[in-house]
Amino acid sequence: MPAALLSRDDVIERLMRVVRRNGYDGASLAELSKATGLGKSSLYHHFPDGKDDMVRAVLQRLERDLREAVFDPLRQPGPARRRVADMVKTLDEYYRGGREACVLGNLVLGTSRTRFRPQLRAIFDEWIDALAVALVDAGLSKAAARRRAEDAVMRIEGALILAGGMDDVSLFGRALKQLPDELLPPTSAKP
Amino acid sequence: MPAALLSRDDVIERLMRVVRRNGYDGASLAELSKATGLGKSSLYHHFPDGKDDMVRAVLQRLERDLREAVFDPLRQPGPARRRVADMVKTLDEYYRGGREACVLGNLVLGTSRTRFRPQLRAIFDEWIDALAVALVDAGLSKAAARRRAEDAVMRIEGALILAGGMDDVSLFGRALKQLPDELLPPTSAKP
DNA sequence: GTCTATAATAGGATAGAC
DNA sequence: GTCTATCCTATTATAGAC
Repeated sequence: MPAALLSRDDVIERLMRVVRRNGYDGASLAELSKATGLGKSSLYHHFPDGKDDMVRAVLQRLERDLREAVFDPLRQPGPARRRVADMVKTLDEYYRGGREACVLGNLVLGTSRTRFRPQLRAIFDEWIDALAVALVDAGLSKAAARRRAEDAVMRIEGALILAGGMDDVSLFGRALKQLPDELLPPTSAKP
Repeated sequence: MPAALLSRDDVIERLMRVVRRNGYDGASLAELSKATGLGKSSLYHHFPDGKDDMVRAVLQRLERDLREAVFDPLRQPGPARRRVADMVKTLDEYYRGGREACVLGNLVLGTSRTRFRPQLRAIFDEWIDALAVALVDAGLSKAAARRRAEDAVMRIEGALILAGGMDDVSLFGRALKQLPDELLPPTSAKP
């Protein structure tokens, strides 16, 4: 993006860190500027509509990242239990064991609740859908798989809230750990 | 609190509405003033430390409300399943079926994450503890009851996030509906 | 206990030089 | 593509009258 500094992708990643930590309302241009090393004017050059543009870019980037790291692997062939376990491991790293908040949760709360709804909905939906694919492969009906996948996303988001509020990351660790057994049917065989 | 306008309790309730909807970072003094009908100066008269004082008062009030409407009933004698069902019903009303956000979740996210931690932790902990009391009465061990009670709070907070993000309150409704069966042991007898 | 007025600062956004 | 400088508005906070 600049002539010599960060790539557009890198800039967006820095923006994401701020949004993730501070939410939409708490992310000031001053901080976004500091985090990217770009002056406010430079930010406006790349994101003419200001913070909204930046957050939209962050969500696009997040969607891409999640697709690659979480959604696509869930839809891949292979043992369903293994695929779910991989998701759990990836999420544990992504959320740093419960120490880091969720971009999505942050944007659902505060005054940004409705502002990015289409993007938020698309990401949540793809997440649920990809997880449901794995659960169908594990032997669940489409309807049951969808329900359990929704439950899983709720649990993860809620675990991040509770772990953050109680300052106890073990809550998040435990929630993640028990996810596979709660999602998958007792015994699963798979192509 | 005023000579002739709202009681302190009423003022705090109005403040709570704003915090609940907008979060800490999104709640401006202008809005808090409008919501209470008090000028900024009057707000500072009652809450000398500004927004932080107001939010602390909101959390005190919330704790009191929850104790009366949720925690105490959970600890009351009576069939455990009934006590859990009562909690579910109360929460469904309190969150307006998933349309309203959670004060606690809002304060865990954004820049207020650590600022009110002691109060947030105390409320979450009392909630979990009260629910665990009911689950012990239903026949679970103390450890299992605690774990399931934590799960319940996570689910509720997560259901609010997902329902908000997807703009689909049925997700919250379903999460609430299946709570009792997921928390209570298969068959329970109770004094 | 509330108000009007005011200050001081931070936040969002733009102009124009380089 | 980035910067400095600037602008305007919102935001937080206070002073002082009633």
